[in-house]
Amino acid sequence: MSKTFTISELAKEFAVTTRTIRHYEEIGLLSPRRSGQNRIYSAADRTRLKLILRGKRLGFTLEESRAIVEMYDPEHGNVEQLQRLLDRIHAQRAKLKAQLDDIRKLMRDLDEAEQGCLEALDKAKASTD
Amino acid sequence: MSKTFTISELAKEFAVTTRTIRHYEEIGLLSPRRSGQNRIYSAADRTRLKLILRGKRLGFTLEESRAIVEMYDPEHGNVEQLQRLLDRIHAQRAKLKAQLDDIRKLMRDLDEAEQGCLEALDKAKASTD
DNA sequence: CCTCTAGTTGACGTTAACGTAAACGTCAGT
DNA sequence: ACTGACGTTTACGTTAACGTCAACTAGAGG
Repeated sequence: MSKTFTISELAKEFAVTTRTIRHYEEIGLLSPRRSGQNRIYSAADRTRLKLILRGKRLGFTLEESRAIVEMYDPEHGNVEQLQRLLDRIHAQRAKLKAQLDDIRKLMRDLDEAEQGCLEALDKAKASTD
Repeated sequence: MSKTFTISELAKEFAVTTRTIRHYEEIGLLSPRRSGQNRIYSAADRTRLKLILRGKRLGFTLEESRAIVEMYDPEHGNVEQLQRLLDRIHAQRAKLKAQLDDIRKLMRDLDEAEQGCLEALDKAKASTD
């Protein structure tokens, strides 16, 4: 029997509200087992939550995150399903590559902005000498 | 006199609706000049729009994107403003680094998922031989 | 003159992703 | 027995980012 978590433990660990976690359950992104009324989260549940939140940080909608977490426990049934899964993986990778590109550009822009900023600061200081 | 654009030209180029572009104007992210009633977008306006949309692809809210476009034409006034701008640049860079990390992890996860997927496909095909 | 084809300004509608409040159960500690 | 701390469900509220009309204008072409 591996470790389990309460809702507030997970909420605290990932810095979200319990409402958020329940919301993910409402839309079927999580389905923890119960102990009476109370929710009990397994390590797998915790991982799913972590994946969802990582998706959020990357700007994914919850539906996009759903597609991603489903890649982890695929219904590895028939060949066609597997093929579609592969397609989604490739599409996802392409999207990430585009995102990497955007980040690199933005990084360069930030470098330039910082340069201009530092120069302006230099001049400002020089004028007060 | 450099090149200018109509709203539908920009909409087409960036694959957004004209409504979207007008919305950005409503909240003060763009302020094209007018020719009578009609909006005329300069190259600078076009760049701002491009930055906003890049921000969107990275999951930024429009307010976060506003902060970014403002880094391009800073009110390079006093030293304190410049200092705060530098801080924002650093904060932004940190956020991007975290995002890079998330992307790398997700990339690795995709690799694994693809592996498992390919293996499952192999087995499926072997059983039909 | 008539009709397209952009363009314009309101203004209300919609969706996602929760926030927030009410009203209640349960169990440990004093 | 009472008080917190934590949990629950139900349900309405909110915000961002547009979508979607409707009603209008202005210029170009036949």
